[in-house]
Amino acid sequence: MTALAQQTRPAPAYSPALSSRPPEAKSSLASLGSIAHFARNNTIFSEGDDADYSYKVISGAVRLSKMMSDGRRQIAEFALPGDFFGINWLAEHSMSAEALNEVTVICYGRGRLERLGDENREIRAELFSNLRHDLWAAQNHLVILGRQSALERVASFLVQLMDRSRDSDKSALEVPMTRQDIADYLGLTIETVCRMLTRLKASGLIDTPNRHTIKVRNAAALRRAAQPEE
Amino acid sequence: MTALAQQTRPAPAYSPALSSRPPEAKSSLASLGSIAHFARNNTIFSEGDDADYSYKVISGAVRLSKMMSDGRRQIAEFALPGDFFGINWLAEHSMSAEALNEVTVICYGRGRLERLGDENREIRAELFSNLRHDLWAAQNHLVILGRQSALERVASFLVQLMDRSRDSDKSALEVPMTRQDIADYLGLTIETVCRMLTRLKASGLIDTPNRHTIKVRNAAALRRAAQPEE
DNA sequence: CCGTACGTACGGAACATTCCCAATTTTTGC
DNA sequence: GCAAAAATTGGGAATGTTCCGTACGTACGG
Repeated sequence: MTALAQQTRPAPAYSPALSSRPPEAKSSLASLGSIAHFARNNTIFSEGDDADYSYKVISGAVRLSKMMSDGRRQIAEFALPGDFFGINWLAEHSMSAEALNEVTVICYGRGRLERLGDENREIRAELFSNLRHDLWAAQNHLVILGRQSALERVASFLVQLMDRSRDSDKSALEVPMTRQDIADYLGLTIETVCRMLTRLKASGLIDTPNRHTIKVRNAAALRRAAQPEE
Repeated sequence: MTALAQQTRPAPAYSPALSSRPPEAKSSLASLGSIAHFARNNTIFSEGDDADYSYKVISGAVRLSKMMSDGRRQIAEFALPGDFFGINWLAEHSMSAEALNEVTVICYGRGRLERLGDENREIRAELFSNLRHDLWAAQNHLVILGRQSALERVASFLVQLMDRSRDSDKSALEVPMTRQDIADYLGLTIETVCRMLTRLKASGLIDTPNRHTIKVRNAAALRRAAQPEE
């Protein structure tokens, strides 16, 4: 039993609140959607829901996960500001999306996006590129889950956060997810995640001033811990 | 050290041998490529190679894998007859592709496919759909690697083979890959794979008449072993 | 302001699964 | 038929899990 069942599923807080559209539709996805907000632990969509909307994160963070029938959970990805999610259109969403904290997203109607993709070469390329990126990320994730040790996994996770961070100071990582989320992302238990963080701290590679901040003290050594040279 | 370094890398046996093109180009990928053959353990392309071609398997099977610098290997997918591979175009291939046995493929030049995809809505949809399928498969794979036990993984693998089999008799599975390949696909060691197969055999769920054939005796129970009901 | 409750993080000890390191058997290729 | 490769089996070791208790911080109610 791995995941805590976060059954905080309030009345669907899903209120697209149509934004005013600018006069000229630019050939980028930036200005085509409507804004929505979600509170911490709210569900944006669930596995199996009709995939009527796709999303882009403006602020906050989202976890994308699959649940086994006995409650075991695997998180496939964390969507951070700037990331798209929910675009792998089969008829239904293949994963659940939940807000890790206060989240602001842009929602894009599916039919609309598909139509635009058909007409506009640039948007089409953008959609294709997003899908490709997700596949690329998933394949790297497979190596982590299949062939890395617990310490390597945690180090890899931190390196990923570091490389994705938009903050100018890449050494002070904001970690919006809980330890349980990290464990479910890395295929470990929460205890092991904590122990590996402790070990990295003891080795002087990181510091954990508080639960949602990790300070990287030695980025090079952290990368080495994630990907042994030979 | 998980993977055996299969350094059987002969002179690039890559000889596209242009096939005669039919007079009318049909709006499907079927007839747009050229035929190529590869012998067992030959490399079709390597991680980092320029992604000049994409492929479709006609006969035989191909493993798509990523290698860590210390030799650990993770197989992301096995391409069976009918499957495409090598279409996730970044500038370079993100994985290696090797023939598991005698393989016949159709190769598609990249530039050509891109051009066709731009012009032809149907081909574009086909490409998109393939990419989406790969992502879907990778996400399911994540759950197996992250959250399933060794027994569940092996059972899941067999169920996948069963569901993908084109043979009318889905109970006699052809298993073109070695035990090491299976281990590297499932994130296990070869020994563990053997033991789980032995256990499944002892439980009467399967039979292993020979190395490359597995007979499914109780498909329902096998599915249950792969995905516990509750 | 205090006490309580809850979510979360951390540490230790016992346990289990899976890995590692052989040795043995079976199959394959020449 | 023989050598080489692949698969299987066994036992000890280790990594990671499970179960336990504890500590910390925040939110809530009085």
